Amino acid sequence: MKETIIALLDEALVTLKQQGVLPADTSPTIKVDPTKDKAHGDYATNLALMLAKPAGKKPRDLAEALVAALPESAAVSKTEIAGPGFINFFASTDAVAQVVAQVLESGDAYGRSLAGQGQKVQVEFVSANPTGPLHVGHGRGAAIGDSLCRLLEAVGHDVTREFYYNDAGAQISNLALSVQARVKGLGPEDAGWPEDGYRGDYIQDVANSYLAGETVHADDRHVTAKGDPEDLDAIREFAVAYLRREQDLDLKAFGVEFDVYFLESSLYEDGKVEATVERLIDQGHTYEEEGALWLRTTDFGDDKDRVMRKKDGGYTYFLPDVAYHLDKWQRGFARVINEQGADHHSTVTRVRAGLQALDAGIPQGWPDYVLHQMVLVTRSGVEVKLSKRAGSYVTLRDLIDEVGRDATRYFLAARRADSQLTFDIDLARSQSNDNPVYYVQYAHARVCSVLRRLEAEGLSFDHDLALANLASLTEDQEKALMNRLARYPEVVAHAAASREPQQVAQYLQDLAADFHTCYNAVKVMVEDDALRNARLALGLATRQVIRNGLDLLGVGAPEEM
RNA sequence: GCGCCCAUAGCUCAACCGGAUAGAGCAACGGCCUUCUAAGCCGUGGGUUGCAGGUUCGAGUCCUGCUGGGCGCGCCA
Repeated sequence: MKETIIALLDEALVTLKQQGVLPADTSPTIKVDPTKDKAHGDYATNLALMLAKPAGKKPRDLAEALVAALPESAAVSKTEIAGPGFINFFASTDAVAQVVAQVLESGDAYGRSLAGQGQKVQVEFVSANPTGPLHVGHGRGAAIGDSLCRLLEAVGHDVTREFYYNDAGAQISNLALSVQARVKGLGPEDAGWPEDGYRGDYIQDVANSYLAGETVHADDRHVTAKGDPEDLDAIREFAVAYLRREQDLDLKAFGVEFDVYFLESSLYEDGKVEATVERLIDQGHTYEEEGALWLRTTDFGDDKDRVMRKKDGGYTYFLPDVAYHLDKWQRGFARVINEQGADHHSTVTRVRAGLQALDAGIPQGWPDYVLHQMVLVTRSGVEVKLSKRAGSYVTLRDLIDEVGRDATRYFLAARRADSQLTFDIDLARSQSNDNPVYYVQYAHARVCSVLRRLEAEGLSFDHDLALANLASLTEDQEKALMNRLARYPEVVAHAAASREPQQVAQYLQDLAADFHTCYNAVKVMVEDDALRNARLALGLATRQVIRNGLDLLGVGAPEEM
């Protein structure tokens, strides 16, 4: 419909140019938007306002000229000029209703496109270190990151989901020491407990499992415990595998799976860290000072230079980060999106600067970042403090168990990434209508319920009869619902382009509202076969779009509540 | 002090490359179940879009400066 109007306006422009009303060199991007107020028709364009200045005419006069030049079309029943010079289009009932046929024909594919042309995109997200269970912040990253991947796939990209973690640094040593202390029967209050050791109960679980000689399988590794309290290397290896398995299980329960697990240690093993250092030195952007090797990142927009190699000879995390991203580039990802917590935003400039210093042909501003702000968790109105090192924090698993997977994913993905999020456990737990995910799911379940009713009455949906009678969907509420359905592909495209899965959630709430309104106003199970089937078709189309949209969020579409 | 992000109804949040009278949900108030699931619908009240300027036909949206909040500013990750 929208495309039809744009095409009509395009023809009108050509005509006006031929008539000399418009300069021949004007080629504006024609913007047609759905209206907010149905008194303004179904679609509106601000074209006359945009062109008023170059044409040297009053907007309303130009609008009249444009309308006069519009070709006839069966899709448009009426046009109006309104306000300062908007042109409003009233779609014909037939044209609006065609979306129902389109949705039913496309099914799961409705809203999807091939616009991405199979371009490879890598999305790195979660990337938690294996030092403990995933917390709510990781959950937000998982929900946003995975939805983003689903969106990118929906618009035709070849997406790789990647999880990067440090399996060898100081934090991991601390983990190993903590587990070893538990293995030896020590607690955080005892003398000999490692300084800054991980105090959480899960450390005891790891220790017990280690002592029992258990075998753990994570997606990317497979380790049997030695059970020897003195073998720190064995403890470390086991603890990492144990916690990776834990995280994998949490993510699986959350509906998130990765294609690639990338180990920081592999960068060292493969000589990629060393090669990166050498390359940076060769490019002349480094210097030594106070026994450390620095990279002059200030040449590339950073506010201070960064240490790459410490005076003790070890590398800072910065260097493997650069080596890792060089590796991504070399793997052929012209587009990479890193989803991470905003508390790490300082790495953005730094990593990009490091990549520029390599002079490897990597574009400035590569890779992209989506940063999510902190998640505050409250229980009984009191903030639950997130502290990984202290070991007391709300885990993702807690939320999935208490709140349910669907509501948790919806809550965490339904808000803009760059606004802070308060996750009220009590509110999210309550199975009340406070929870928007139920509102959307209920709309889906209601359609299913009508179908059950249909069957109970010994009737069935007649597809051909329905499509032949779509023109009988003339109620205002039906028209509003159909207009909403028609917008879905655009919503998907826009959400993917702006990397904001939250737009899909917003759309679904609007769609569900339109449906509920329609449901209350218009009875589906009427005597008239033609009308009943047409309305059933509208319900089925709505159900399809809700299902498609929820799938982009990784949320299920139940058939009954 | 410097950098990044945010500020919209009492609360939680929307607002599609700047568009018409800023929208939903919750909370408040009033209606709607002998009729497809009332986890729903309809209606009422509720706003100087933090403040002050600027850009233009038009600003919640863009620019500048403030105020308030979050995060970051390690030879930690």
